[in-house]
Amino acid sequence: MSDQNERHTDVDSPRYRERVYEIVRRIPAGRVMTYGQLAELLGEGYTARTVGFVMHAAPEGVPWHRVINAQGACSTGRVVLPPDKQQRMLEAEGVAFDARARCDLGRYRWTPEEFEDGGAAGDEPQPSLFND
DNA sequence: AACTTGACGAGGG
DNA sequence: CCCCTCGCCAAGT
Repeated sequence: MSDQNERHTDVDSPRYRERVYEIVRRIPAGRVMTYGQLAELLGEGYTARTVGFVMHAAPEGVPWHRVINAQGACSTGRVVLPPDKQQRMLEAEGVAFDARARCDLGRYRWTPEEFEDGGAAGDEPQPSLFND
């Protein structure tokens, strides 16, 4: 065959993006995921940087606002979007943000069940969504 | 082809 | 706990 370089790293390929959107689309309201985690789940040449770039081109129907950085904050202040736009949308879904625009990832971080091995996650054993 | 910027992450002070 | 620096990968110029 002519090509031997079938790279999944083709961010230019819709297939590459769709895989990211597919997971993001499954994120329930009131939950968030980090770029790094998405990259970790997808593996194959997916990195936080690339995922972020793909998310930049997220079409409607994809809750891109539920994807934040590992700091639990939104990085949208670097783009044309309003600085607190994403935070506002998450707050509307029940996500509480700190005065520094940061939320508790250990509480809101969500993982697809097909990636949940043996139940429970490896970072927080019992996410108490009750008030403190 | 090389340099710079960018929806990031982890580590160090 | 907060701020700064380095590293990564890809796109744009």
